[in-house]
Amino acid sequence: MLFPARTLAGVAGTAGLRERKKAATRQALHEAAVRLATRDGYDHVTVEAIADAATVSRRTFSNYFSSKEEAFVYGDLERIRRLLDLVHDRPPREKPWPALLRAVEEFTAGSDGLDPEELAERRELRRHPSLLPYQLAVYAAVERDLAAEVARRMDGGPDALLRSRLIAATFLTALRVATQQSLDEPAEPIGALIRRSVALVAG
Amino acid sequence: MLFPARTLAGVAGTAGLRERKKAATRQALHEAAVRLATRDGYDHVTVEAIADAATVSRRTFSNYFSSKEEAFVYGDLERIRRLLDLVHDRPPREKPWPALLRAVEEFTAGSDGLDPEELAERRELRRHPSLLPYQLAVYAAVERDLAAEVARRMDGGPDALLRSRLIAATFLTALRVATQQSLDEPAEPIGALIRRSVALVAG
DNA sequence: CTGTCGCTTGCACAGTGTGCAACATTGCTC
DNA sequence: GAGCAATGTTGCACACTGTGCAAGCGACAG
Repeated sequence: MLFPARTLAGVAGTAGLRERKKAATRQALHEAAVRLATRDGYDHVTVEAIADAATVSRRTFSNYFSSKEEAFVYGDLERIRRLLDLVHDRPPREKPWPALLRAVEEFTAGSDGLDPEELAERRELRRHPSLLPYQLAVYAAVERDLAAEVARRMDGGPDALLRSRLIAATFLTALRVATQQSLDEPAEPIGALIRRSVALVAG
Repeated sequence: MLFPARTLAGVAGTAGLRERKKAATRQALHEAAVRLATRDGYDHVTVEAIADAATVSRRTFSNYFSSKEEAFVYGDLERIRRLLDLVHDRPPREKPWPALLRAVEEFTAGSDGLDPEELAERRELRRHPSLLPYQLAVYAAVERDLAAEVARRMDGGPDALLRSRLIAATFLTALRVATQQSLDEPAEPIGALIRRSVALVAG
């Protein structure tokens, strides 16, 4: 599996020392990867170096991520999952687009002034073409879950399945385009850009 | 570059023996890859085997595709590029969505009854998660070009850049979702599904 | 304390992608 | 056509990746 579904244990805040330790290691590996990339340049980072920086063996790295690229985009995956949680927490009878719009507002509310340092890092990484496919895979990984959530908020009707998938996919596409756009125009704060982008595609 | 822009020479039907030979080799490699995958299973296909089947060295394979995965999805890339050509050939003053809808109609008109054999092949390949990121990259590869085409058909206005990108991305997303959907419900002809899907997102 | 379970590690191995230099082919000029 | 420059192909070497396997180690329940 490219991006395994998050386990129940992972969802709960506290969930046994074992699970928390694994989460910490995963996070450490991800951060080490990003750190090394900003220091030495993405192309020069090897799995061995990442594992070393996280004081773990090369073999263990592979137990956590099935490829180097996955380790890099893990942060994005977590971000999107947080957004998904927000959608999930909207009132259950709220219609799809309102729920999505509100969730995005909540999501972007706090993080409007993101750490400029972290932003620079992400910018640097997104430039690298070999990472692009995996960036996209992150969105795809949550698309089915989001579609299910959307379907739950729809009144059946014809093409319900297709429509729910389209809404989910379109929404995520708006997020992605806004994020990419913010690379070209660093002037506008990314939160506003995302809200505007999603509003434009909301049916 | 992940998917290099098609050269001018590649566009023209005839363009020197050199270019045509290269195109033939690329196509041969792609077809060999797919053929071997359907015969031996995707996981058991090695670059060496593909190169052999196309009577070319392993090194030469790498001159044409920067990874094994790219060779597999090359067919999809070509398909989408054909669709892009159709969009490009629409009357220049036609608005974005009408142009896209018409292009899709032309595109799906002929191929409604696709080769069932080829369909089975593609189905098999799409199942493989390690290929998913590269399937997505194919769409991303043409997204910027399509956005430019869309922008050309828009009357400026505020957010013109963002809106053109969103239209292009949304359109391609509709294509992708329809294609994926057709894997789960092989009953409906894929052409109709695509037309319906695009119609649903057309603004 | 002890056995069990799950995680980590090292090792070996097949594959991959790439720089490089030698070699072959193409297509242009005369 | 002959000669030539550009372009394409190949083999080789090399560093890196991902994975199966078996041994080791620590956490934790009984």
